[in-house]
Amino acid sequence: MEKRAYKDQVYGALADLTKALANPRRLEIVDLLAQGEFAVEDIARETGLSIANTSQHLQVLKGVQLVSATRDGHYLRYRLANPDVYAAWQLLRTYGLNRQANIARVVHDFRSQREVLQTVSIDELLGKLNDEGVVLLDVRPSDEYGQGHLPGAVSMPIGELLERLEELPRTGTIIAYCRGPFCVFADEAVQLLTSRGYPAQRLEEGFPDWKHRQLPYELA
Amino acid sequence: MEKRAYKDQVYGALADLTKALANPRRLEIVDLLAQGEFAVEDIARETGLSIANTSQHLQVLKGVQLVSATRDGHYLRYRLANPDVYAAWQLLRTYGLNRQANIARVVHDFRSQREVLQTVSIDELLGKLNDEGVVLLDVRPSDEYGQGHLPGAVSMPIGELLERLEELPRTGTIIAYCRGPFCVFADEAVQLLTSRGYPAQRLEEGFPDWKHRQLPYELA
DNA sequence: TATTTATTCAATAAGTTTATTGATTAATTG
DNA sequence: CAATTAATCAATAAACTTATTGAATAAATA
Repeated sequence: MEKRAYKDQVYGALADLTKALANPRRLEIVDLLAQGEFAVEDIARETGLSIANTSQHLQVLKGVQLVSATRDGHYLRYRLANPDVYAAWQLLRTYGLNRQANIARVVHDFRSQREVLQTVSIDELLGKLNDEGVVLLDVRPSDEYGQGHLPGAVSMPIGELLERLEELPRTGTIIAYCRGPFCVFADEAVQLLTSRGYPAQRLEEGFPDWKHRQLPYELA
Repeated sequence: MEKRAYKDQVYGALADLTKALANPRRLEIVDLLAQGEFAVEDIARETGLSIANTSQHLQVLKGVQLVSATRDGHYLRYRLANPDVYAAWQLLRTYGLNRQANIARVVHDFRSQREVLQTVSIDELLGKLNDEGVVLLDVRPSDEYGQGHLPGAVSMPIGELLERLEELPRTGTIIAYCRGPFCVFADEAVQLLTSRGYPAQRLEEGFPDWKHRQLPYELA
């Protein structure tokens, strides 16, 4: 093979792979699939896309083997094809937050508006886990909690939080977490909790970051 | 800001960043800029693009701050904006080689055709560096050698190799390296050397990978 | 200050990507 | 085996991306 044809093939194939990720909806799908397995209609509901459009995006991701699917009754359950896909998304996300001022600002403004002023990183959390009165609150939908959650975390999906407030201690610190830095459930939880006088903070990262660091986690 | 508008902004900005990389020519440019600084016309020559087209691609990369430029006389010298850009390219490249069978096959076939049957990784090279008779041969253009090279490496740009053969020892092993796994200079060097009876192998990775691992390197 | 030179800009046509719509498929389950 | 259901396909229009061309710009040197 000629030198030029060779380079065209290699860089072309890598560009095809990159193109599969180079779309806001598909990045959102990858970020969602980091939580576990989802059927097409679940992904459509979570992202606000139509079923057909969701399917189309999933075909693109499947075409370069970034996701895979297996049938489960009437449903096709999609998932990330391997842990490196998550590592790539995490690198992209971190690069954006650290190096692109506009992204960091959008996130900061959104949280300020909800009076989410402080966040806790996984590193900081590890130092606090054995402290008295630290409560871990998982505010994701309950099936995502079922597919893996932080050790000892209480499941309280954001929609149930208001009516279940009395289950939470009035002293100590509540640390709410959800899917990742761009997930808003934890921000909403912190806003609700602090406005009622519960001391609360959000975890900067999400459950997939905990899992990816090989920290122990609980199932079901 | 509304939840949906927020997600559109965040994932949109990250998709814009990814889109800047999602093109074969721009990936090739990033791979080249990993060697050091280049003027627009150098990049155009190396990639075979027109000057205007090269400039256009560089504007796209500059627009998301993946590259930066400074003036030097009549020339504008472009470079990668920061080491994380190289880390991202390296991750993409490694993912492609490890997970996309088609990419690995194209590289393998190209090398087989040139009878480049064995390669040495940086890890393997580190164990051999103190052995008798190991010669490191840098077959990149001499200005790239000048911008950084492996300790003790001899500079012999691929075009000069044939006429300078007698400078090389007939015994021991010659390890040729260049820009990275997709750079063909080292493959061509190994083909030429082995066909003349010099025992030669190529380094799988390139100089930027050595540098990125914080291993010591020489300048000028 | 005029000339040279490297780079960018602007306009364009061809090709690609996207969301939408409605029809179709494939598999499960009653 | 018929009905149901989840997911995909196919066609389309609108919006983007790309390489090409030739003109314009901005900075450096004579």
